[in-house]
Formats: sequence, structure tokens, C-alpha cells
Amino acid sequence: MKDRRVSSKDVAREAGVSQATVSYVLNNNPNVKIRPETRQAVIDAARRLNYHVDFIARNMRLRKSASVGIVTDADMSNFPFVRALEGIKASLVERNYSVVMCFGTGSDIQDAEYIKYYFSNLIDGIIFVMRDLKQEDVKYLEKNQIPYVSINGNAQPNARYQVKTDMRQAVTLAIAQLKAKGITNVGYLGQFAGNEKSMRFSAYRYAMRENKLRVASRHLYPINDNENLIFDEICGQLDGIELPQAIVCDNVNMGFYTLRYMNKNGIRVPEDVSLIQLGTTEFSRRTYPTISAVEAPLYNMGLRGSELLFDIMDYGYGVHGDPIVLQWQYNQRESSW
Amino acid sequence: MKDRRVSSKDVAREAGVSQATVSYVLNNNPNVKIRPETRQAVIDAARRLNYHVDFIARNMRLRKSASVGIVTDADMSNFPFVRALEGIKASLVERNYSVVMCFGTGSDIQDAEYIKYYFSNLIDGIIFVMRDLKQEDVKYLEKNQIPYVSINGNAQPNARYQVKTDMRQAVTLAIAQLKAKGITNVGYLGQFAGNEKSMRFSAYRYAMRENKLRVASRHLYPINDNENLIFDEICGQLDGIELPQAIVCDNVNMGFYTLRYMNKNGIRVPEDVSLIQLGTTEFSRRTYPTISAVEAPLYNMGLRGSELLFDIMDYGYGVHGDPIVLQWQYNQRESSW
DNA sequence: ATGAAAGCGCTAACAG
DNA sequence: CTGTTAGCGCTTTCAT
Repeated sequence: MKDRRVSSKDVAREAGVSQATVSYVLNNNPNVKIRPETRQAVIDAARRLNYHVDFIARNMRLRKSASVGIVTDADMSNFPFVRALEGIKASLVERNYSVVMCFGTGSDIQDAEYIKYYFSNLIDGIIFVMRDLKQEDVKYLEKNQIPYVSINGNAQPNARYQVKTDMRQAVTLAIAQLKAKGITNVGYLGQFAGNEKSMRFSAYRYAMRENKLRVASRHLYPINDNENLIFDEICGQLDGIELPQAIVCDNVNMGFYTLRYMNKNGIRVPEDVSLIQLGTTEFSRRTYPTISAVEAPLYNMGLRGSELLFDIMDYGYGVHGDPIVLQWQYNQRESSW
Repeated sequence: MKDRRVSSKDVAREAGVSQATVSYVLNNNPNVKIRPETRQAVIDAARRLNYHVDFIARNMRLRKSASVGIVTDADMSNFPFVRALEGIKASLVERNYSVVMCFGTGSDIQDAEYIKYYFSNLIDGIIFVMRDLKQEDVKYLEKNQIPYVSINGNAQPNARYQVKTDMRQAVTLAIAQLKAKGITNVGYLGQFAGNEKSMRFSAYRYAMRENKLRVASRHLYPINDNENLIFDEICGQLDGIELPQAIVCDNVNMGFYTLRYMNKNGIRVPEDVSLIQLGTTEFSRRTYPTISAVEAPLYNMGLRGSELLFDIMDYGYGVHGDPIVLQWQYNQRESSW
């Protein structure tokens, strides 16, 4: 199918040396001294023949693949995921590693694509991005000493290697800023249960407490995170009630739909109600008003996670037991004072 | 580093057969008949030992990599790119191919990562997604018979293998709908030069002509596509003028910023001005009003492109010379009549 | 300083 | 129906 390509043997012949020498030269093998003119001859020959090493063959010999598998739960077209991937990429490129996307994640980890890939030498390690790890999966990975890292806003209980985040300080800052403008009546709209959500909700409660503000239960608006229903649920919660001075929205979508609600009903933002969104998207600065947001350090999460994975791949389990914790940031825009 | 793993030789020993038989069974090789009990013995042994083929070794033997390289110009965190990637993925998964992201695209194609990967047997083919191909790059690819496909809204001149799109009918339909509501005065906001842009602008002109409407040059608003400047430029163009009844916006960002302009200035959409956006994003249905959009068939572009690539990889250059042309669609939402 | 040769794990003639 | 065997292209010990 693919026509025969030039191999290191060809280069050796062309340069009048042995195949071993070609390998020594091209890999700059530090354990072996090569006469400069020999070296040059090899390099010239390689260039002349337009030689490229066959990574597959090399990797086979070296018993590694020089790529890492990326696994996600999120829709791929999800901004946080992709942004974290950009951070990962930055770290990988440096070391000449490549990214393999792993899709099929079966119900049993044993037949997840990424496990097959790992055992098939297609990837050397695994990065879980924005994916909640099941207890048993973590156990399986660690039992088999598979290099992996979880990159996720939320802590993954029991996962040995992870990058997680803390948003409490950023939310505290956001609410402090509101308070400085005389706003004390800050509600919360979103989900109140579940892992990810409860991290957000509890950050809100933490921030209120730190700011010595009361959480009023009549200003807590439970909304399920289902794209098609969010707006209706918001209407159900907010129609005809007395609104608080500010609302913190659980995530990007809820922030958008809440703004939609305000715009639709002629409620001025932030004059009547301030709006703050938890989560990151590039569209928050394209609306009217632009939406203030507490945002995760996505790029750095990717970068740091990938670096951690390299440590594990290089030195094995046992290094760096501590999770990396990165801080969220408050990005004030027009929707809040 | 990685502990020795179980090979097909081990399975052979365990099952009391030869390595070849193991290969025959596990690959379901149709050219060779295996006694059912032998087959079963092999399968059992493999399971017992938790055997996984070593793809690297297999690929080396087969002289292929079972992965394709994805190259893009766009920021990865770009919705159209990722959506197309999802289509690609759907096609790849079926054939057990995997995706390798190629990042470094040097100025000279010879040292682009994807070329190195190809010549290094790391990928079997290349898909360019939303990336404008240079003349010379196309020439290089075709001279070397490298399987590639361009997936792009716009035609890539001279690229033999491509998926491109046609938006004229969809825009015509959108404008026809406006006209049916008595709107005849339709402006255009965006860029008027450049490859991508002129496709859009000319689709608008085509649609106006088809609908027997006049393009009024006073309702053509040139805006440069620079995120940080768009809004200011829009203000510069629209402040204090008499607006048309409808505006077609060049792309997603301009659509958003134009809506921002309207909302900010209390101009009702669509009562005062209808808005139509060319381009796709999931956020168009989260604003108030939601934004009508003419959208590219991104998922299918990815899917079809990937299928085309498989044809080329399977049968070589010479198949399917004709570009695949896919139609855009009009998605009417609240921002237009 | 360089070469000969072994072998990574797999597949596919070919032989039986 | 199954086994023997010869590589795929590379790296690396061990000789020289």
C-alpha cells in the first residue's frame, strides 16, 4: 500500500557505514563517540535520501509509544475541555509526545479504549480531562501501575494523581466586591447536589460566610442542568418573585439563560440585579451586558497535569503523591458591580 | 520501565499451539480455517493471561499506524473545528482508527509535524480541518501521494481531495423568509475581502439577487474580524445612522457583537431590526433574543471527509476526484422574522 | 570508533 | 487445519 520507504539500512549503505552507526549518529547517542567525518557522512546521506526514522519501529524497539491518551466525559466541543487540552499540548510538544484521543469508554474499565490502547502500547499514559473517575477505575489503574492524571475542577476522591482546583477565594473576592458596593443580598441559582455542583454551591456558602453575609433560602433557586429545560426552570423560579440584588449562577449555561431572562423581562443588569457566572467561555464578553465570571485556570490545569504525567512516566508511581491545587480567578465584567 | 507484558508467544504456549495460530484466531483471519476447539483454546488462553495485542508490533508488521493526523489552523477551542472533529471521530471509531493531533505546522511544509509523522509511519493520512491550504503544500502532498483531505467551508483551489460547502441556497432561503414578511431592506455587516469572507458576502449578494432585492451600498458595513475591535467598529458603523430592516452578519462573533449593540442601545430585535448570523455556535440559542443563523453542516463535513480519506488510503490516489459539496442550513430563531 | 548480530511482537507465505 | 519461518526497521550489546 505504502511504497517502500527509505530505511536506516539504506542510509547506512549510502554513507558507507553500518546501520548501527546511523542509529548512533541520528540519535546523538551520548555513549558512543563518532568521528566527525563519519557523522557528517551519515547526516549527508540521510538528507540526500530524505530519510525519516520509522517511529513505529523505534517505538517497538524502545517499548514505548511517545503518545498520551486523552479521555474525557465532556462533549468535545466544550470550551473547558479544549482549553485544558491546549495546555496539555503545550507540555507535550516540548517532549515530542503526541496526543491520541480515546473515545470509547465502556462501562467496564477493562474494555475502555484507553485501557486497550495502553496495554497495546499505543499510549504511554492517560490524562482524564473533566471526567469523573469511578472508584473502581482508580483502583484498577493504580493496581496496574498505569501512569494517569486526572485534570478536573473537582477533587477526585482517592485518585492519587490529580490536578484539582479551588474556587472559594475567587468567589469570596467576587462577593466582597459586591458587598463593597452595598450589595448584601446575594442569591444562588443552580444545582445543589452532586459532586461538581456541590463544590460550587459550597464555595458560594463559604464566600458568604467569609463576607459575613446571610444566605437567604428564599434566594436559592434550584435548577437542573439540562440545556433544554434550564430556561423554563429559570422562569418558573424567578417569575413574579422579588429578586435579590445579585445572583451567582452555577455554570456558564445558567449564567447565559439567566441573562436571557433578565433581558427578556426588561430587568436591568446590573442596575436591578448583578449577575455572576461560575465557569469559563469566550462568549461571556460578547453579550450585553458582558458577564462577570469566576473562571477556572484551564490552560494551566492542562499544562501542570501533563507535566505531572511525565514525572510518573519517567519515575514511576511513588513520585509526587500530592494533588496539585490551582486557584480560580474572578473576572469582573459589566453584569456585576 | 514498563514491565514485560504477555505476548502472543505466551498465549501460544499456554494454549499449546503455535504463535501463528494465535494470530489467525485473534485476527479472525478469513483465509485460514481453524478447528473450533483450537479456536476456543486460544481464546481461553488469551483471556486467562489477559493478553492484548501489541499494536505497535502489529502496525510495524502491517506497515501502517491505524491513525490519522488532524491539522487545523483554528484555535482548537473553536466550535466549528471541534464539531467537525466529532464527525471525523464517528467515522474513525468504526474502523478502529485513532486520532493524532498534529500541532507544529512549520512555515515550510517539509518540517511540519504532520509530514514528519506521516513519513515516520505515525499516521496513515492527514485531515486538514478549517485550515487554508497553500498552493505549494497541496503540490507537495500530491507529489508524494500522501493521503489527505481538506475539510473546510471554503473551496481550496487545486486541492484534489476536499469537502467544501455551499451556503447560497440557505442564505437565499433566509432572505426569502424575510421578504415574505415584507422586509426588503437587508444589509450586510462584515468583511468584504478575503477568501472565506468573500464566499459569505457573495452568498449574500447571490441571495439578494435570487430574491430580486437590491443591495444598497449604504447598508453594507465593513468590519474587520478582530475580536477586540469588532464592537468598536460596529459602533462606528451603526451609531446615528438609519438602520436597515435586517442585517446579515458575516460570522458568529459579529452576530453576537451586533446583538450586543442592539441590546445596549435599546434597539429591538427583530421588531426594529432582524439579525441573521452566518456561522455556528451553541450559544446562539442562549441569548435574548436567540440568534437566527445560517449554519454549516460541520458534523457531516467531518464524517464525509473522513470517509473520503479512508477511500484514498484504501485505494490510493485516483479515486473520487470530485470535491464533496455540502449545503448549509438556515436555522431561524427569535432574532429574525 | 565502528560493525555484526540479536531480537522487540507480530503476520503471512509456505509447507506439511 | 496448523506449524515453521522469515522478516518489518530499529536499537544496542558485544566484539573488534
